[in-house]
Amino acid sequence: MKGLILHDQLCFAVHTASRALDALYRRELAELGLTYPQYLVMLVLWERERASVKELGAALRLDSGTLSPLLKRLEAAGLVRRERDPGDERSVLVRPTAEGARLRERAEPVPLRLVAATGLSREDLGDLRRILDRLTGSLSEAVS
Amino acid sequence: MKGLILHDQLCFAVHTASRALDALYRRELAELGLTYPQYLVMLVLWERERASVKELGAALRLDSGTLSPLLKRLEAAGLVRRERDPGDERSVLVRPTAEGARLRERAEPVPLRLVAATGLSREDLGDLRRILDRLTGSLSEAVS
DNA sequence: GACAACTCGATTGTGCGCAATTGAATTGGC
DNA sequence: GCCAATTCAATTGCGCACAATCGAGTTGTC
Repeated sequence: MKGLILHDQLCFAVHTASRALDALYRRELAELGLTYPQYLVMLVLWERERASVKELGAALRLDSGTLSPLLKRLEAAGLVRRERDPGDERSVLVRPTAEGARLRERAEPVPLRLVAATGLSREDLGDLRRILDRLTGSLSEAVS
Repeated sequence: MKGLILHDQLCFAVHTASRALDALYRRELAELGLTYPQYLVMLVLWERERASVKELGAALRLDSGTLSPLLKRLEAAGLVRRERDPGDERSVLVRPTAEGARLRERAEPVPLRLVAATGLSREDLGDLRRILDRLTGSLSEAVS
């Protein structure tokens, strides 16, 4: 009789926290015209200047079924350009446009506002990150 | 230059952990014919025997746009029955069918297998739950 | 009793997430 | 050089999540 109580389950706590985070990001990112996953893609591109779809998928742990339409929306919004890799025609390279690069400045303050909204201390945030990273590692192993 | 590095961001760790958990639940629940959100609904019904759509939404923090089609799929699978509340015709009551109730036994061992797969100690699991609950609380407050 | 405000659920539209399949391009073995 | 296996992106189909809207039903006020 122990296992099946909703609020005892860790999974529910993680799931709910994740959706609550998404909701707050959605609000913060709305004025930038980005959804949260689109913001994650832009984060990678701001770091690297260019990345293939496969590299984006590896960084974000997303597959092409999610990334392809998402990247098309970013391209339609004028934030990103997609082109075949001349060296390997199977590969598609994604780069930020000038407008996409400019967006970075406006995105800069977002994480600070989010951290403030968590209401957690620096120690708790560190603990959380550390435990979550181990959790994700163990789970990925368990799935495969 | 500090805020915008992907792997420094807590949100990404939460998001990724949540999806990794989902993936493992998906595997465990596949033989029961349930998705993870459907499993959450059944958890509530196994606890309460009946609940209105509004009560389910409050328990799981989901709105009717998510619950309505989900409940219809559960009804189509023969696990749940939906009927108007005779006392208040606006309300819809959801109950498990006999088959839905029987499913509980097969769902019982799932959480134990999941906890094992996390690879975390009892202490870490407790810390994680405690911090996540505070996080979700602060975030819900911040959104409203 | 009539009317306005509210509650509740369903519906619609958009986007994310994943499994499975397809097809083009590349690589490796022979 | 040829063929099989592999890699990579795109597509399709399904389900979840949420915002916005709608309509039926209920409640409160006068």
